[in-house]
This record gives sequence, C-alpha cells and structure tokens, in this order.
Amino acid sequence: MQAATRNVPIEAAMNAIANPRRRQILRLVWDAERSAGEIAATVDDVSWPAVSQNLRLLKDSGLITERRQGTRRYYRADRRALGPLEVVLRQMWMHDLGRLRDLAEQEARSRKKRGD
Amino acid sequence: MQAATRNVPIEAAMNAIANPRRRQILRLVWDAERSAGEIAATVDDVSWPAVSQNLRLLKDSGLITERRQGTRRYYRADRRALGPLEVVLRQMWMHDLGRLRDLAEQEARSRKKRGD
DNA sequence: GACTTAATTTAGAGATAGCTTAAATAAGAT
DNA sequence: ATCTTATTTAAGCTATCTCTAAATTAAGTC
Repeated sequence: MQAATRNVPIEAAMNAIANPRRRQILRLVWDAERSAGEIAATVDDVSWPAVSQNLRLLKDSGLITERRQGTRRYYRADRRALGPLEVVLRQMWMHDLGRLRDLAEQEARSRKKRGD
Repeated sequence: MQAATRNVPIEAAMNAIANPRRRQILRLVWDAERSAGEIAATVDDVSWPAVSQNLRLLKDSGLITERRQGTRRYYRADRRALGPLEVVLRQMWMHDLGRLRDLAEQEARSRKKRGD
C-alpha cells in the first residue's frame, strides 16, 4: 500500500501560522535545524517556556519536526506540510518585522501599566 | 496613475478565514449576493447579531462587499481579495461540514451544562 | 549519588474572540 | 406621526489563547 501524501489537517496548520510569534519561529527553522535554546535565545522578547509551548503547537500541527540528541532537541520546518499555505506564509513574513515590533511595544506598555 | 491591485492586508484576511463560522458565511456569498437576513436565516444555529458581527469583520478585512438597497444590505464575496488564500479556503471548505456540526454539538453541551 | 545544563510541564493571570440578549437605528408602509 | 421590518450596536459573559514564574523531567558530568 502506498503511503498517502501526508497531509496535515489544514485547519491546524492555519491556526498555527495565524500567530506572528509562531511565524517568527517557523522562519528561524525554515532553512536550518536549530535547538530550542538557540531559538529561545533569538526570540528574546519572550520567555523560554513561551517558545517551548509554541514549538509544541507547531510540532503538533505538523509544521516542524523534532530530533532529540542528548539533552538537546533540534527543530526544523517540514515544508511539505505547509501545502498551499507556504505562499501565504511567505507573503506574511514580508509584513511581520513591523508587526513583531508592535507586539513588543504593546507588551512593554502593559508591563509598565501593571508596574513590573 | 494606475490603481494598485488592491491587496488586502494578508494578516487580516488570514484572521478572517481562520474562523469556521466566517468561512461558512463566506461560502454563502461566494457565488451569489445575499442579504444579511438570508444569511442569518441559513446559519440558523447562531443569533442574528453574531452573523452581523462576522459580516462586519469580513467586510473590514476586505473579503466581502456591501451594497445597501432600501432597508436591506446585500453582501457578496470579493474573490480578488483572497489572493493566495483562495486555494487554502477551498481546501478548508472540504473539512468544514463536520467541523460545524462539532461546533453546534459543543455549543449544545455547554448550554445544557449551564442549564439554559 | 549529587550537580549542571537543556528543555518541558504546570498553574495561574491577563487579554481577546465570539457569543447572547436588549436596545437602537434606518427605511419604508399605513 | 406611528408602526413594522431589517439590521446593527452595546453590554456583558465565557472559553480560549499566550504569556510568566515555579516546578519537573531528562541526559550527561564529576
């Protein structure tokens, strides 16, 4: 029996890339495999657990793969899984730099408001 | 000066079609123009205001157009606005019938739980 | 074993999304 | 002007999302 073209439920994939932070992470592991730590260090305006949770969601939705080696976990995008969303994703990346800056500012504001 | 191809911010469009209810509505106005009332009558497991709010979001995101005539408002999909998301949307429609049934059941359960 | 490093899981807070009911607006009919 | 029909706006509720801080797991090192 021939393996079916693994087609990740598009609903899950859509949900996954609807979030700017996850798009940012996905971009980091698009061309190269990276450890969770590298990723978390790069995305430095958010805590490690936050990154870890987003990695988990990306993995569950099938958009990235995980490889464990020793105490490290390496992640990498699974481009096949994107299907027609790849084009969309590329378009969104063009808008995201500014978007992420906004997010950071907003975060800083609410932090200040509640007096951290 | 030539009018730029009106390209709706992809972020907004993405957000709009990320919701099953809105995909359902978008499908209703895909081939034919329909009044808000017709739409709300078809999507009968949700209140009219809920439909109205979703129509507004779809309009604001540029995915549908509104035409007023007398007391009625007619809506219709603006397919141009979808761009690369059209392919995605078609794929999602194939999954949505079951999805919407689930939503309705879930709604019914929580209704029952809080004793409506 | 005890310690360190890498990463995740848990618990809980704050913000947001989508819904409901009730009230308001707008256009047309009597 | 009053009434009716079509639709939206307003206010409030609940579920869900994304984050943080603290606790936990897992693998290797001394």
